[in-house]
Amino acid sequence: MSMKSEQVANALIRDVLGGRYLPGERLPSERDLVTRFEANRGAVREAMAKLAQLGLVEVQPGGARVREREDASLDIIGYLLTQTDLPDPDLVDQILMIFNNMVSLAATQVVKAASDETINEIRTLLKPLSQADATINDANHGEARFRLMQHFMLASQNLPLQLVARTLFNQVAPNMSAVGDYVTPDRERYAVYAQQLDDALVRRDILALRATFDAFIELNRESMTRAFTLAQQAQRAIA
Amino acid sequence: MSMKSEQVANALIRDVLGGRYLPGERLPSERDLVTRFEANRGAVREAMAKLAQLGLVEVQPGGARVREREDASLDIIGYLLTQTDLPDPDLVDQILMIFNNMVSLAATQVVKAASDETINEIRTLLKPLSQADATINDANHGEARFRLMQHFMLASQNLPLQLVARTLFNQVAPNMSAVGDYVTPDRERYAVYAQQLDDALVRRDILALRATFDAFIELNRESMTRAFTLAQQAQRAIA
DNA sequence: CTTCACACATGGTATGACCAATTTGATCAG
DNA sequence: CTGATCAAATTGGTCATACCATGTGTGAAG
Repeated sequence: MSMKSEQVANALIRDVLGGRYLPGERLPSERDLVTRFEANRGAVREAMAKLAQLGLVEVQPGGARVREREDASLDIIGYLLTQTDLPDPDLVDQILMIFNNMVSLAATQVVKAASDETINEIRTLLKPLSQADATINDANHGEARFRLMQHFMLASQNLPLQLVARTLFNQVAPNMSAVGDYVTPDRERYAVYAQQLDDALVRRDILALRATFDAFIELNRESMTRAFTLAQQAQRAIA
Repeated sequence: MSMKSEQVANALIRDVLGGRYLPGERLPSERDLVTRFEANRGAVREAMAKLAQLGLVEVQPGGARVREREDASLDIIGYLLTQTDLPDPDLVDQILMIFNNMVSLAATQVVKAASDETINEIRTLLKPLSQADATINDANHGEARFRLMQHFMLASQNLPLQLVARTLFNQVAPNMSAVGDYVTPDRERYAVYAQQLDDALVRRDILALRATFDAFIELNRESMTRAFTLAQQAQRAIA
């Protein structure tokens, strides 16, 4: 059971994102929304405040207006993903591309500035990924990749980078449960890249590092594309 | 004159970010804050809602607790920059690094997918930057660079990318007025890179594009470092 | 010292009212 | 008929008060 203001906010966000109220248009008055949602005005106001902070509406004495999509905050992505049964594959692809790029950027900074000790910590995390044989199951493989990325982010000592990555992750993660089950990592290719990555770390070779990450990113995209196809098939099987 | 809830929110954000209330600690009750800020509880509640959405506090029946800095939303960056008289140069550097990387990523996607027409539009925007002579003043040069980046972002057709970049920009831009005046672009080097960029666009050469952008980024960083030094000197001259 | 129940504090919600700014629409001058 | 003008209605911003459900902390009982 969530708060009333949350329910109102989510409903309004869904309306705005769904095009029920178009940019430039005026939203119903707070008093009208009170009757529509059977809530008190305080709750409605808190909901409107949330929409305002998401950059979806601009609220002034006289009325609230819907703003352009481009003015919105990054936090609307999570809501965009929940608009449909299954998240939009293209949108997920775009988000993951940015996310992976953030990790790559973090890794670059790590290679540039981190201590040998930090490098060695990361190499330790890299070890379980360098083995092509299925000594660990898919879930553990995913977890190992996650820990690796997380360590890069932390070691980068770059707060904005961490915030961007974490925000993106938090937007996507809760909405990927229907797809995540179908992700099957290609261990052999991951192992190859893991070894390349390890080599790049040892030599502190930025170009090699980025090239490896580019390959990593492409591999992740392929995995995700496969998973989406399977998830969509499963979805259709139900219907 | 801003809203009361905004004033309260800003004061509380400053307190939390300033360490007056540490992570894990409990905030004063809403009723206590009412007396402290001489505001209504509704206003205080809206302020608390803002802090909650910024990820700074977690508010539950029983009390509100300060969360870890890592759990915060990307939107706190703007507040971090206003904590001191002059924005933290390292923080600005980190943000700009991400921002420039976003533009680079957008450009990569443009080269991969955009139509010849779009490419030509961008080349048009690039022209004024390829001339080393001072046919345009510093302000116009900056504006031309801005339009160029913006066009890359739009042409990328990547909403998350646009949102991240825009969010970062909106956080930094309002806080850079004290520094921006001291930015003096190195036209000659910009002209060289602009020509390289044009060449990469024509040939749709991703590697060359990224290499050029890396050089661009480095040049921007140098400009910003110079500007910060000058701004700090000016600051000291006043004091 | 631990456990548990109870009083208290806190956040969530509700109602009603007033003010200032904006919007709206009728009115009036051209 | 068009436009400017001005007053009334609407709307968001704020305030005061009250009640409820839940979490907290304290003190009593074991």
